[in-house]
Amino acid sequence: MVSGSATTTQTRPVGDATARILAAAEALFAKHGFDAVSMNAIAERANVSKANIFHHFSSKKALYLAVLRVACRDSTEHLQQLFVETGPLPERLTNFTQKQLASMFEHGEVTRLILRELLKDGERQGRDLAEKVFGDNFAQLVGILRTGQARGELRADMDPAMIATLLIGASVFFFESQEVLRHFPDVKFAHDPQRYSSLLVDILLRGILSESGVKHPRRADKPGPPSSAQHKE
Amino acid sequence: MVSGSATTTQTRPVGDATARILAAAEALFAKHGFDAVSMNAIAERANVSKANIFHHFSSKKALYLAVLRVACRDSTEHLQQLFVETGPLPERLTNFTQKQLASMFEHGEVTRLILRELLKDGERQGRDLAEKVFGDNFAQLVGILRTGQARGELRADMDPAMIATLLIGASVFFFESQEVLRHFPDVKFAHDPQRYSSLLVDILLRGILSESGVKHPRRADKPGPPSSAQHKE
DNA sequence: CCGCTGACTGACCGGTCGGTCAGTGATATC
DNA sequence: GATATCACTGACCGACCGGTCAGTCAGCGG
Repeated sequence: MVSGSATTTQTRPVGDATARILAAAEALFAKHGFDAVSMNAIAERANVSKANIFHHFSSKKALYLAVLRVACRDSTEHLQQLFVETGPLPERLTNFTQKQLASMFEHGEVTRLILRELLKDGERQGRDLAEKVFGDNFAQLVGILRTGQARGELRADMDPAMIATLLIGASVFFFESQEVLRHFPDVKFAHDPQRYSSLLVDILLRGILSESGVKHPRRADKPGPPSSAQHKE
Repeated sequence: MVSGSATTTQTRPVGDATARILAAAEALFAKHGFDAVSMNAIAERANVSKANIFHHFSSKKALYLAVLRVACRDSTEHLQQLFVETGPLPERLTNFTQKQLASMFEHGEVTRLILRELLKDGERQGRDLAEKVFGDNFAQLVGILRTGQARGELRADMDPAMIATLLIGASVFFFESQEVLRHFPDVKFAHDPQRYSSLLVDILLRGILSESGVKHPRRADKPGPPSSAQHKE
């Protein structure tokens, strides 16, 4: 009936409904949360009958977990693309932060979905999924920082996990409080994630760079985009 | 907190029910979110009839807003206590961060309630309440940092709003991801907010302290508790 | 004593929830 | 053609939702 448009399906439009259900559920769950979304709403948005959802998913919670699983897989894939870079460590960190922020905003629904899981208290099932997402790129980021330490680019007396937490945490906080920051008169970077990540990395670098590795004895007086933090082109 | 005992009430335990309803609603809303909490559950926990709740509050949403209002007022009061300090700026920042973290964990339910509002997309009513809470101590923190800049303690080419965002954001992120961080093998500060804030401020200080104000040309090689970040005494 | 007020309750309302089920039509296998 | 399997649906279920309502009860001014 609807959709069923050419593209791939040559023999059967099967499985298509499942994808539509997942997409609809993802959007609604991300926007309103688990309890505020009814199966009727999902069915309507996916253009299937409510019963059909139960044909593909055993329960509402099962559907939610499936959505979460897909979201986490996608998110992990997106995040793993942030690490392909090589080069000097400051540039890599700037690049990572900018890409991470961009990825979070680009897939805002998924991000919101996962962040929502963090706020839950009891529930085990969703949290360890989110945990895996964070853990993967957290460990990878820590590895990069450790390498930087081993190569003498970063202070040896510094906890890489702390820097990683700060980098990821700053990005996460910016994502979830951007709308609020936008209304603070003092904040001039609320509408500009690129600028935010530049400022962030610049602050961190001046702190985490070892004295021998410091390449910025003096810079411009403006807090504008640092020389090492500008976009590649 | 129940307050129904002695103190003021001499003739009647009236008004007590309203407080019990608010307390029950706050706990349940904070733990499970708006939609997952039924009026029956609140009534049961508050030891009143469900109809009685509607006698005091016109609707479920009105009750939620009342809870949020109280939570924001309390939270603002708590946060304003973080700024009574004087003394050298590094110490003040360390103190602020530690107290902020302690306050967030001490009033975890309220914190969770407010953070949940940040995740909402459309809804205007709750967000500006949360905005006010953040805005108040954000502006105050920016003021402190500006003072530090004026006195030459901090770099002049640095955005105070950025540092404030980083300080608050790092605390918020630690609060909401503590349970997750706890499972990361690289993280050794997950169970120790004090240590976290020490590490945080130490990193920020080495970055945001102006060269003239730098009092730490060399320190211990261990990442242990930094001298400038230990408890005031 | 009365009448009034306000906190409070049990029973109940229409509606929606998550979930079930018998059945339909298309497809593939024999 | 008979059969089995499949995705899929409309009608339906009991439970529970937010919210209402008539009415009870204690306190209080007269």
